[in-house]
Amino acid sequence: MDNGPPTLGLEDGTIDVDCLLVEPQDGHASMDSVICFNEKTPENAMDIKDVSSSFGGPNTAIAQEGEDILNGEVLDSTPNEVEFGYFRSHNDFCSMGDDYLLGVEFAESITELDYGSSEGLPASISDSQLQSTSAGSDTRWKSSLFRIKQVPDCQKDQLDIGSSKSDVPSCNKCEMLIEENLSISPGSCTLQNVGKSHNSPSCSYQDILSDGNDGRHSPSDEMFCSPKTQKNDEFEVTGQDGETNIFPRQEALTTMSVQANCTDLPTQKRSRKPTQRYVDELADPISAYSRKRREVSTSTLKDKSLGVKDHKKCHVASKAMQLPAEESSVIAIQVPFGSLVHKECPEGRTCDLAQHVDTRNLMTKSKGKRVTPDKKKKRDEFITAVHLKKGDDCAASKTRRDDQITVAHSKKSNDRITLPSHKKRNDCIIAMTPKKRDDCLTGAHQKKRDDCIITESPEEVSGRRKHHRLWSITEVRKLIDGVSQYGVGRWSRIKKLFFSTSAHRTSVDLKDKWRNLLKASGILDQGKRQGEKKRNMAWRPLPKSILRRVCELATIYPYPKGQRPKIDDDSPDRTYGVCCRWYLWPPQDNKKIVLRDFPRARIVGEDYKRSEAPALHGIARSSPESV
DNA sequence: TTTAGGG
DNA sequence: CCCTAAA
Repeated sequence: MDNGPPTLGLEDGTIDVDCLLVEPQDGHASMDSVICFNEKTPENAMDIKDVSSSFGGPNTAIAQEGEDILNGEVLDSTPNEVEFGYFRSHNDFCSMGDDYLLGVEFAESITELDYGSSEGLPASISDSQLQSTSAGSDTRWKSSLFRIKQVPDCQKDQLDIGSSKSDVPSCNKCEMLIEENLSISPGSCTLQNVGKSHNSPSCSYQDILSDGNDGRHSPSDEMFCSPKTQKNDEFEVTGQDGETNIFPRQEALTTMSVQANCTDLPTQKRSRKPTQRYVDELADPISAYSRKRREVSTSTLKDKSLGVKDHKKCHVASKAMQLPAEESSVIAIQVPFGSLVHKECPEGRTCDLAQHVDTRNLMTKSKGKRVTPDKKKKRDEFITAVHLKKGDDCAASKTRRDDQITVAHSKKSNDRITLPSHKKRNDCIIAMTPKKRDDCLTGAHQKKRDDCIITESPEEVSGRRKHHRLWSITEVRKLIDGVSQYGVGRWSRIKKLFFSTSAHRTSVDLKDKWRNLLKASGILDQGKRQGEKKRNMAWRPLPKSILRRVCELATIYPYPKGQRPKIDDDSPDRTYGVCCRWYLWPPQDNKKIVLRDFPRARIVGEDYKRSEAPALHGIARSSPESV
């Protein structure tokens, strides 16, 4: 963790923020600037947002090492970013207020905010300071919390606000409320953000308070005394601490605005949660996961900022970005964050989890290339370990399929998500133009492919559970070309030459496909008769030209080797050309013979040797097939 | 490892 | 597509 990220460009706002961080007292004044900043440079806020998205992990770090955070050592991001983040949080808040608080007399409050700002904002600032400098015993901070505590109703409202804007309007906030918002809301937002993932958006502050209130710690002051409260405090601080935490918060806010509509505002208080756990989560790579999702969720709002993201997690983020906002958002809302991390994934595995997440995304998007047994096994393990647990049903046997993973995942998400991801998974390629896909398949890295394949459409994916990947016309053509060039049986070579970029097509696949083509062409009669053929016809959407070529090639290279292509006048392709059973090679008149004109022509004769029929070969191969 | 063939 | 036997 060094300061890597390039400077975002300091703006006045940033400076102000800086001031805020350093000088709580000035925070009051800065507040205005912050607000102004928001208005002035909304775009900046967006950018920052993105940056912030990559801060999941650091948050925890902050909680634990305030100093480091200040220095930005713990964070991947540069101090600048941190500052921005801090700034941004306020900025967000302000924007939030603008959005819906205004309706609730927020404007007034703002003006009146003097009190609030001087109290609440500074309080938050002091928090950060406190945290950063040393854990604190900052009276101000305490007082702030205490004060808040005194207004439980307001808290509730605040929570509502945090959870969703829609609710806000209903709340008659008072100055106090606003104040709380300033000082606390950010924290709760953060929590909420996390909580959202868990289904219960509203946790955070309320929880904290509840901890204190629920008996044991009636005196607010005690909250800070007891270890538990301490945690809370820390947590709160974490949330409050503008620096990294703000980002998630920001996200939460943004996301909330977007997603609030989706979930019915879980205003309900969320059951108490071990704060420590939360902290751990933040610390965990998992946070990356959640963060990723958040990013995704917010991706709709901010598309451009990817570049600013933390480089380290960039790959994850990018992948996440690729996920349809819809899906991700849903997941983000519904997937229980806590359970995800801790129940299913022991801490030791967090890293794995992160990777898994990646994998998952990867798999989700890549139509999995054929996996070797080992790979399969790996996948299974992964699934089982990470996601499957809750997906009782899905787990089991052939879990290696992507969808299953997804299913499991969904399951965790309280079964609410009906596999949106499912849809975009495999087979979606079809939606892509073959060309594009091919281009994308620059072989080697599946990842690259994944990147390319983002705009898949759900069509026909519905029923598919397997690894099936439909053969595109392009692929079929390639296969035909390959066969025409190398003949049947040399699938490996064909694969190498014609499908080198299609990692998912194995030589076996080619062979199978060829077999299918033969069947489709009626060349390979599988011992079935009329009825069967008709059926075949039904499932054969292949272009006639392709069928023709298949017939030609089948003629040239009988597929089961040593077995003559069956000539059946009833076969569908008889309409494609003259039924010429016998053709003498070489043509007497030197006329160029296009074999496809004689789909079922048999080349016979003592003098015929395949090696001697280059012309034929060439014809077959270069025949201008227009599909 | 590839091919062939059955499931 | 998957799996497996055979080469």
